[in-house]
This record gives sequence, C-alpha cells and structure tokens, in this order.
Amino acid sequence: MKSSARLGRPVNADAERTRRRILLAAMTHVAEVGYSRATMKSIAEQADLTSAAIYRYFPSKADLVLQALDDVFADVVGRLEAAAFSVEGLRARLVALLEEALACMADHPSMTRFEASLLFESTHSPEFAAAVGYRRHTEETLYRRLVVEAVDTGELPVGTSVEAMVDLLTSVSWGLTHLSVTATADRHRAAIRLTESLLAQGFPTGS
Amino acid sequence: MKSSARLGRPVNADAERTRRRILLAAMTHVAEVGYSRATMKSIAEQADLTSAAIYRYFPSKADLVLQALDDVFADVVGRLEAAAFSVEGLRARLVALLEEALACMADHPSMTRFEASLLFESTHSPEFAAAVGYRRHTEETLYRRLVVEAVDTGELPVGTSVEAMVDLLTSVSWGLTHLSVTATADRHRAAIRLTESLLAQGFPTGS
Amino acid sequence: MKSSARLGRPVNADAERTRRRILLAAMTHVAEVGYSRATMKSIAEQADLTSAAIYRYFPSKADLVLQALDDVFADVVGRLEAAAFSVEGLRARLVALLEEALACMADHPSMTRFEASLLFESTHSPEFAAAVGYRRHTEETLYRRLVVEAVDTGELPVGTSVEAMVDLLTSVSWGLTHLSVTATADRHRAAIRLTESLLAQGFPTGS
Amino acid sequence: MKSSARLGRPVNADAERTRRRILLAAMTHVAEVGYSRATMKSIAEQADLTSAAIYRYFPSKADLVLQALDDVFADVVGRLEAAAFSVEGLRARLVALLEEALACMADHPSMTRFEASLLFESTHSPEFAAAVGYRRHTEETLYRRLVVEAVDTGELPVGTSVEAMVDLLTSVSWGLTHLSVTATADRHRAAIRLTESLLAQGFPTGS
DNA sequence: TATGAATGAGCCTTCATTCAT
DNA sequence: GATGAATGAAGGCTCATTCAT
Repeated sequence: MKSSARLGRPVNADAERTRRRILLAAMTHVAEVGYSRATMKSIAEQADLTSAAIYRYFPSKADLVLQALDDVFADVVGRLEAAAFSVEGLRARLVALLEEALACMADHPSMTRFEASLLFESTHSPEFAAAVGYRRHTEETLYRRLVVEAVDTGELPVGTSVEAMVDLLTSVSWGLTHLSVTATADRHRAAIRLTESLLAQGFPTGS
Repeated sequence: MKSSARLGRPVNADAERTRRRILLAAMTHVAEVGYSRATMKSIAEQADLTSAAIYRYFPSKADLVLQALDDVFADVVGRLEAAAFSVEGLRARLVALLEEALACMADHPSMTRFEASLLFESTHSPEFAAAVGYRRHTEETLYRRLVVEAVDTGELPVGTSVEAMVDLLTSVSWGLTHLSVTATADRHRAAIRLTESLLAQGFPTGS
Repeated sequence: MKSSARLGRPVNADAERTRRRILLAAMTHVAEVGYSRATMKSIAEQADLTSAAIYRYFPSKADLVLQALDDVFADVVGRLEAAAFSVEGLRARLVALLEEALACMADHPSMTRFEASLLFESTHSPEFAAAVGYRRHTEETLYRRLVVEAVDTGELPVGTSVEAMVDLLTSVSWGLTHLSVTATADRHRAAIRLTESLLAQGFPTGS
Repeated sequence: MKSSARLGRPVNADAERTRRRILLAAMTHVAEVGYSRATMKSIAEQADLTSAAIYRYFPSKADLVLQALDDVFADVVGRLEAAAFSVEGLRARLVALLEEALACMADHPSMTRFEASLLFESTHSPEFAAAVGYRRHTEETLYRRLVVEAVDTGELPVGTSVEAMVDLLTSVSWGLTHLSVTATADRHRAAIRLTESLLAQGFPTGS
C-alpha cells in the first residue's frame, strides 16, 4: 500500500529525529532552570510536542534527562580524550584538554550548565547516582591515565599519590565548570588561561 | 525590686532555640536533597515541629533558607578572613584560608552542601540572586584584597590581572567545595593539601 | 495586698471594656473584608490583643461575630422602631424610618456593611441562619405592625396582602442597604429621598 | 472523500461540554456557599472531575468564577434589555424588565444567588472589582437609557435627577434580588407584582 | 505517532483553635 | 486576663504520568 522504493531500513528516520529534538530540548531547558524546576510540559513545548508524546520515547523524566546526559557526555569525553592524547607531556596534555573543553562549550552553549545541573542533582537523589557515577568514573579514568603515564615517564615524581592528583584535576575541572556558569565567557576563558599557566609554571612571582 | 539588670539574655530563650533548630533543620535537609526537593514538612519534622509552626518564625520557604544561608555565611566568612590575615604572604594566606575552610566544614558538616545547593539554585531562580550575589561579592572581595596586597608587596608581578586571579581563586575554591561533596573527607583533605603545594611551589616535577 | 478602696463591684469594668473593644473590632473588620476573609488575628490586632485572648470572651469566631450583630441590631432596631412610631400615618412613618436609618449609618459607618456581610453570609452557612432569622423576623415584625395598623386606620385598602407588603418593604430596605455599600453617601441619600417621595406620592409624572 | 463541509461544530465538542459543566458547577456551588467557602474540590466533584482537571480549562478559581459570571451576565442582560425595549412607556418597560428577570431566575435557579455572591464579594476583594464594575456599569446604562428616554418623551418631569433615578432602580432591583434569595419563589413573585403596581400607580391608598 | 483529557500525589501556605505559662 | 507557641485541617495549585483515541 505504501509506495515501493525505500530499500534498506526505511525505519522512521523521523522517529529518531524527534527523539533527538526531545533530547536537545531537555538539555536546553534543564540547563536553563535546573532539573527540579524543569517540567515535561516545557521540554515538550521546546521540542514542538505534547508532554504525553515524550513518553513514547522515554519512560520518565529522570530517564530522559539521563539519556541526554549520556549523549552529551559520550560526545564530550571522546573529544577531551582525543585532545589530551594528541600531544605529549602532562602539562601540555592538561592544557590541550582545557582548551578542548573550551571548544566544547562553544559548540554546545548549554551543555555545561546542563551537566552541572545533573551532577549537582545527583548528589541529592539516588536515581542519578548510578549514571553520574559512571560519568565521574570515566572522567577520573582519563585523568588517571594522564597521571600514571606522567609518573611512568618520570614527569611526575615517583611516589606521587595518583589518587590525590586525580582529585586535584577533578577539582580544578569542576571549579572551572562552575565558573563558566556564573561568570562571563571572557572571564571564564581568562581563568582557564591562568589555570593553564599555573599548571605549566606554578604560581607567578614578582621577584 | 527589679534592679537595673535585664540587659543580655533575650526574654524568651525558648523561641530563639526553636528558631535555631528550624534553621539547622533547614540547612541539613536542603543540604541532603537540594532546595527544590526540600519540603517544609520534612524540615519541620527534622526540627520536631509541624510545618505550620515554621511560619511563626519565617514567612516563607525561600526566606527561611535565605536566613539560614546568611547565618552560616556570616560565621564562615569571618573565620576565613581572620585566618587569611593571620599570616603574611599570599601563598601562606591561601593555605591558611583553605585550612580554615577545612575546619569550618568539620564544624558544620552539611554547610558546604547547603551552600552549594543554594548557590546552584540561584543560577536558575531570581529569588536567590540578590542574597547569593552578595555572598559571592563578599568572597570575591576577600580574594581581591589578598591579590591586591600581594601585588603591592611585589609578591605578584605588576600587571597581574586582578580580575582573572580572583576568578582563579574562586574557581579553585569551588572545585574543592564540590569535591568535598562528592569525595570522602580524607580524599578531600588530600586534594586540598595538594592544591596548597601547587599554589606554593607550582606543579611537581620529576626531574 | 491590693490597695483598699474600690467599694461596690470593682468587677472588671476593664473586662467589659475589652469585650466591647473586641466586638467593635470584629464589626469593623468584617465590614471591611467580609466574614470569610476576616481573620481572628486581624480582629485581635485591631482590638490591641492577641487572637488567643479573644477566646476568653467568645467561644468562636462565629459566636463573636454573631454577638456583634446582636449588639448592633438591638441598638438599631430600637431606634428605627422609635422613629417610626414617633409620627402618624404609614407614609410618614416609612419616611421617618428611612431617615433614622440614615442617621444610624452616620453614627456607625461600618455597621451597614457589617450587617450586609453577615446577612449575606447567613444565606450560605447554617451557623448564622438562626441568629439572622431572628433579626429578619424582628424587622419584619416592625414592618408588619406598620402595615397592619395602616390597614386598620383605613390608610391601606382592606384586602391588602400584609405578607406581600412586608416583603416589599423588606426588599426596599435591602435595596437601599446594598446601595449604601456600593455608592457614595450622597448618592445613597439621594436615592433614599427619592424612595421616600415614591412612597409618598407615587412615581413622578411629567404631564 | 471529504467534501467542503467542516464549518460549524467545533472539533472537540467534548471539551466544550466539560467546560460548560465546570462553569455550571461553579455557579451552582458558589451560589450555595459563597465564593470564599466554595472550594475547587467541591466544584470539581459537582462536575464529576478532579480539582486538578479544572485547571486545564481555567487558570485559577477567581478566573473560573469570573468567566461563569460573564456567561450568565451576557445571557441575562441581553434578555432584560430586549424585554424592556419591547414595549413603550417607562412604567410598562420597568414592569416588563422585572417580569423578564423573574423568567431568568426560573431558567437558571442559582443564578441570582451566584451573582449576588460575586457582587457582594467584589466589595471586599479587588480581584473582582473590574469585572463586577463592568457588570454594574452595564446595568446602570440600561436604566439610564430608560430614564433618559422617559424624560425626553415627557413621561418624567424635566429636571428629574437621572443619577438618583438610576440609583433608585438599581436599589429596587437589588432589593428584589435579595428577596429572591431569602424568600420563597411565591413571595418573591408577589413582591415583584407589588413593586410593579407601586411603580405604575404609586402607593395604594384606602380612601 | 501524537494528542487531549484526566488523575493523584504532594507542596506551600493560612487559619481557627488550644494550652501551658 | 493575656500571651506565645504549636497544631491540624484545609485549600489552591502544579506536575509527572496514564490512557483512549
């Protein structure tokens, strides 16, 4: 009854497109107002849909948002990793990583806020703990690789506490993320550059 | 028969005690579940009261939480400032400041999470913007004083961007705060120590 | 232990004074915002008391307000009756009655609104039915006496439906009462005068 | 297969039916217990719904009730106007108007009580002032037209105070309305008839 | 596939009322 | 006689979620 043609899977490319529209809307809206204040209705409106329709694609609000996080995360972590390992030397790698983070933010403006929202929320509600735990784990893994390799190559002194170093990097990453939420893009960039130079040369001295 | 005394102790110490119990409950509960998920009912229960009773002390949820923030903040900022200026030299001051922050957290375990909750929330809802803006401003002012004095004493090179430096410190502070929320106290402490040495001596090198 | 003197009943004339203050406050406040919107707290404040104190004098909000109504009513109905019977002839009596009503309003500005509030409320809630029923009954009795006497003296045709005539007078009274609530005092006065002339001479004609 | 039709009937007659059911329930319930005592829950139950469902149709309790008033009012004022101008002569018109009012009440039994509730409430709460003000204005406009025309045709003496006359009619209308709320339908009818004759021939005399 | 209608749970807030002091 | 503290019962409103169409 349908016109012939359409070889392969004519599967609803439409459906997939809608799915992504919802995902994007969720990300944007949560980034704007935070998870708790975000409503399915608003997300749906931003995706040109009814809230009921969303349930065709995602079983619940939490799930929708979690999948959005996964999507974003998969994209970002890949880029960060690639950037970090495109150069040699711990400091250079950290700088590259930070620069790439900056680039990511430019590409998806609401991404950082969105991530921050969810990670923050995860502290409070168990439903997010798992997914966010994984995300954190992945990020830490990346840092760990950097640190371990640096110890191996002698760039960091033997006996360095990998654990603590990873936490430091995580902390720095978080601090900058938060800054991106509260400060202008310019100030954020400036702070990143300063962090880079701090990592590269230590705290500046006047003498 | 009444001599002139009467100064000092407020008439009704009970009311004040209840007020503080509510404030504490609010802080604890918001720290646990975040502002949006926190309910007056839970706060009241944690303070051994009915939710209606809270309204004898605070006109609204937002107000209650804001006053809790003010209380905590007044306490903390004073301690941080005192600690920072109890020693000389930018690096030493930063170290002292971080150590005192650690001590504060030990004193009020849920404080950090609570503050983080509100500061985060303030990004999304205007009701908190003012109060949190003031808080941020005060923190930045403290950092600015440290930086400016360091430039004056020649500890930091002339031409240092005060703005960027303040942002860096804010960012570091935030990163560590967040870490305290997600990591164990021990790891948090270790990361702080590492940050201190990073500030003091720059990134470690193996050579 | 108390200073001697105070012969007779030193009984709390104070108490009675407080009671009346509360009654007055209730009347005023209910007149302003209506029964449902009136709160014990506001009434108490207007009487320079705590809401809890009111319960020493009145067992409940409904009771308080009802007693206030009784007070007002006893005063007013006496005056109206006296005024009506101070002259002869139905029309003259009605005129006198309306004029006295006008005088009452001048004396207790919020009285009319208060009465209207309660009478209105009585339509909706059974707790007031009894008291208001009594009030209506008394008013109707007054009208009935006027009408019956007028029939007796031949001023009204034999066969006049007393019932209907009483209802008419009640209706006129109500209409004017309501007008006093919605219009200015001047317009109210003008409408009363017109009603008086309508009763006295019938509807005006141009020919 | 679809011909050009499609004009007329709205797409979803169900929704409109529900809307009207809610409106009717609101009118009935408010008429019964007054605006303040009326609850969304009771209205919903009377309309076979959950209270939450009402909010799909009306944004708030005040709005719901106001729309109900508008509906009723639009219907009634049209009928009264048509009735009044279907005959000639002021007295005849007033009689026709009152008769039509009687008919309206028969059609919508709770209408009068409902209107009275709201008009009364409007005295105390500003939210209704606008809508009720408009209603009052419309009613007065109708009366004014009657009076002015009567002056023009010489039916009322030149120099008649239109303002006062309008107030008188408003007052009469209100008195009768209130009577309809407190008395039986029969007594109400009788009082109306008496009012009509009062207007037509002046107060009865025995001589 | 998407919608409109409806629900139920829950939240913040208000208020008459009680009671120990 | 009066207060301050506390309560319990509601009430208006929101929102994630379901379901028939």
